[in-house]
Amino acid sequence: MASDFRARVLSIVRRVPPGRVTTYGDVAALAGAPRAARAVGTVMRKCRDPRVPCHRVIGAGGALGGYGSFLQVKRELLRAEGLDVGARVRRFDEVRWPAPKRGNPRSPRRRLTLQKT
DNA sequence: ATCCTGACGCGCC
DNA sequence: AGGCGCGCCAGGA
Repeated sequence: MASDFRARVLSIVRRVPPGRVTTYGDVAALAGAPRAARAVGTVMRKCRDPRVPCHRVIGAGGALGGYGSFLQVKRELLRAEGLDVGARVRRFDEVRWPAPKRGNPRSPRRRLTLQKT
C-alpha cells in the first residue's frame, strides 16, 4: 500500500461511531504520530471512501475544521446524527471519541515553552 | 531527492 | 475572545 500511516488513519476513522466525533490530533496520536494532525487532514482530503466517516473528524476543541463547501455538508451530517453544531461542535467532551482518558500518565503532551530569560 | 503545500494545533499578541 | 505565526508530518509535483 501507499503508506502505512494512511492506512492506519483510515482504519481508525472508520471506527468512529455515529453521533460521536474525534479530532485530527487524536487520530494522529492513535495512528502513532502525535504531532501529525496536519498530515491526517491531508489524508482526509483525499478520502473518497464512503465507508470512512470523514465528517466525524473535526478540529481540536470542537472546531469544525473542514474544507470548502464540504464544510457545510459536514455540519449537516453531524446535525443529522444528533449533534449540536454551531460555529463549533458543542458538548464536545461528551460526544468525543474515544472517551478521553483523564489523568493518563502516558499522555505527556510536551509543552515546549520558550522562556524569556 | 527536493521543494511546496495543506480538512492541524497551540502559544502569544 | 479572536486572530496571527511558527512548528510538525506526510503527499504530490
